[in-house]
Amino acid sequence: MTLNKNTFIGEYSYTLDAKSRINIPSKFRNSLSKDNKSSLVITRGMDKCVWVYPLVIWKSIEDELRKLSSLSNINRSFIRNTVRHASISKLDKQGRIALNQNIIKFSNIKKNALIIGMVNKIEIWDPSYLSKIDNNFNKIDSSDFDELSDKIIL
Amino acid sequence: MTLNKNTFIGEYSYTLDAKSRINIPSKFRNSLSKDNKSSLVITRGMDKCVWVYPLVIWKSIEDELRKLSSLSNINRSFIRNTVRHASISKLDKQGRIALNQNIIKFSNIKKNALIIGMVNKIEIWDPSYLSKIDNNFNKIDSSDFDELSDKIIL
DNA sequence: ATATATTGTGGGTAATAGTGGGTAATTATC
DNA sequence: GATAATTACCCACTATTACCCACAATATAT
Repeated sequence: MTLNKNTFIGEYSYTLDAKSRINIPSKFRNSLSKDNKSSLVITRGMDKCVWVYPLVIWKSIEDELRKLSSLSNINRSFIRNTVRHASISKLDKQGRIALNQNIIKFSNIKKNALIIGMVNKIEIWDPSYLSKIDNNFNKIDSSDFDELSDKIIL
Repeated sequence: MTLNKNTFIGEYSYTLDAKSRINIPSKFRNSLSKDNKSSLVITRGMDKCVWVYPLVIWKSIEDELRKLSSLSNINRSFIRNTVRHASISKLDKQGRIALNQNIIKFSNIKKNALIIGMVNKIEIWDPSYLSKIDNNFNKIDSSDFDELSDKIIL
């Protein structure tokens, strides 16, 4: 049995080079299905981090958006805010992607970066910022998790 | 799977030159299918911005409009307002389109402009005006968005 | 243990992209 | 029909990106 395709778990530490390139862990690269054409979609996360989707996953999001009529005010705003920070990026021969200045500024990533598998997507974090978030996480009352535990069996 | 043609995502910052020309991002140009003959249709957006369609997409919109009966008052004014400000523009050798004075005045674009991919069309904004809109957007009760995000899993 | 392949990082060079401007062709105005 | 204004079509320069190649460190195989 092999792992599901386009599935990412684990945490890796990499560096952003002078050309704003960052390596994608080889385990993640090997997980990408062929129909992604070794392309990823980079966008802003809900948190102050970068979200990276396999192309095929992103395309299913795109197809949903395509169904929304632009006559509706809310639809327009939703589409705009969902896709405006997204961009398709091809992995180079060494398996890296380039981050643009906008997303670097947004996520506050400097030299070091933490890449985290989030099952169906990948997150890239500034390590020091993430540890701050982690502290808050520990303060959350665990009752919030009880609700989730009904849905997910660990 | 190949990349979807005539699909636009991402945000780009460009300048309107002295001849009212503006560059179309190369990623958008590469996405245009050949049957567009490198022509775009420029028209007024529902918001105070410019909408740009690939020619073939615009034609399918025309076909939809054709189906609307002119017996209805609302249909007539809808058709009129959709079509009256539209014009076809060919990309020049450098990949730019020229905006006419009417649409520039309408969208209030001066020197700088923000080009945003909206999946099936392109928007061009005055940056300062868009950020005003963004602020209002953040004030909107997010319940409308929650409904949408239930349907679309990001 | 040694050889071989893979992985992460750095950097050089050619190609492309974005911007500005000149001149000819076309259209509009008088 | 002559002139002015606008548009279309080139060419040029600079910054950015894409595409290579190199190499050290790690992992895998013999």
